[in-house]
Amino acid sequence: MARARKAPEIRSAELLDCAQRLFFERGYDNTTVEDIIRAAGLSKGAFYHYFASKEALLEALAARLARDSLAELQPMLDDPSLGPVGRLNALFAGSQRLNVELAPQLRTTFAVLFRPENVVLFHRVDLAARELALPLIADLLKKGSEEDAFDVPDPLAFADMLLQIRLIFRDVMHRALRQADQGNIEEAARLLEERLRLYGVAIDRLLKLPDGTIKAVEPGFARAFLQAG
Amino acid sequence: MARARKAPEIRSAELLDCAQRLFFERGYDNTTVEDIIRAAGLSKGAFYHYFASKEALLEALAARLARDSLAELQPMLDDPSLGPVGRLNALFAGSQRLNVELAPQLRTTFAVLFRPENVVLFHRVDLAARELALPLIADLLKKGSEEDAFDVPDPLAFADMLLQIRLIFRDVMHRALRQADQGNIEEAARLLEERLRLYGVAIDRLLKLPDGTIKAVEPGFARAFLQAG
DNA sequence: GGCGTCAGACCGACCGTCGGTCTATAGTAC
DNA sequence: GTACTATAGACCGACGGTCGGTCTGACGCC
Repeated sequence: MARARKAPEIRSAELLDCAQRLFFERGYDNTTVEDIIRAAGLSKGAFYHYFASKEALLEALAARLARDSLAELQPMLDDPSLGPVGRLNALFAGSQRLNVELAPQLRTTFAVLFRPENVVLFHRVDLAARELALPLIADLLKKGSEEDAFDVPDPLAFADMLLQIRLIFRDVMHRALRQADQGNIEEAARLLEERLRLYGVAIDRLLKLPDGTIKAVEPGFARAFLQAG
Repeated sequence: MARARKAPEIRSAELLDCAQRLFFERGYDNTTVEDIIRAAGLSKGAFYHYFASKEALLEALAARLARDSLAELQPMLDDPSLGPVGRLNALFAGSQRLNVELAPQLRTTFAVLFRPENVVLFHRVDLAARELALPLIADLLKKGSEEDAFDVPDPLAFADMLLQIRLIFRDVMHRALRQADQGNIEEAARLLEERLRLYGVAIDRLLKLPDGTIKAVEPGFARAFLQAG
């Protein structure tokens, strides 16, 4: 086989790219190391030159994903023209915009990622995202509490709980996607949007804001996401 | 090898018993089918006669665990002398009592179950518990809302979120157990108990009750749990 | 004799290892 | 500047070991 040397960063990025595509198409367990190196045009030896194990590759991939997606939302957290409540709302608005933009790709990714047999993959990605997001959200809550924009007894613990609650959407989104696949987009959109709205209400209540202050969805988002592309 | 025939229910229960012990000692992935049948004194053939796969065994085990532990808490949910808030508090009190009673065994189980590499095992058990508990909690919230004991816009969705938030204790408990193992019981108990208290506050707020209404911990529980036995 | 129950040899998929090859670059001699 | 050598480290692919799962068939109870 023709040997093609490349810079290490390029190679490992290529391996991560291939792994990401395959993991999100078939899941972690259903992707073999053999599959990944075939896609990347490399050998077993090269693979284990870059990653200590298949698991280590997953960890690196999760970290990269978390870093990249958080970078997209960082601007909303830093926007000086917004107060704490405004930042939270901007965060949700930004994440909806991203979701709609990438809807076709995200839908297939989610459909795999949220399948029960892919817990390991899901959990790794969530863990990495959580580690990065937790201090940022905690800081937001702390600032907001100091400015009396809302009321939280313990910013870190409450940030932890907010991030935890969002995981109900693993199941909710999975159900919505299945329903949409069966042609029942209206029903699926209704379910997803209502649950997002209630998530907003939950946050309102946890922060002692009036119901409806935090808008986790704009009307029409779920429908746009489910049928975009 | 001497053949010993037994009633199917006995046999499958034996397999579940052995699997449970082994899974909770070493984790799911680190327990082989070989290990289980050796412990049960059975053959591969017998194992696959009772369970279609190792995964199916895990599912059955999770269902049995969920059923058993929910049965312990059922009385609190049915107690007619209590109002909705009282039932929630009784639920927490009952689960604390159980935790302290079984503390030594639960500690080692939790230590394994909550390790990151055992997500699959954890997730199965949680899923089974959740499926059984969700309708019961939703019903409790619905009743309580109808009686104006508290205020929830959507009992099912809110029950879902309450059950989701409790999963922060996978991580919190894991950290507390590690700390306690390193001799720092005081610090561990403080962390665990404070987080439980804040969980109670979170529920208060979600149900629009005054902070402190729901008592997810009695003072001293964490310490009792961490050093019992 | 037939069916439920069980034994254990066997299979194949995969992860990870290991000895070794090949190429780019640095250093050195001239 | 050129040629030659030495070193690093990117890369190869056959092989080993583990483990979930299958298959053939036997044993015992109705």
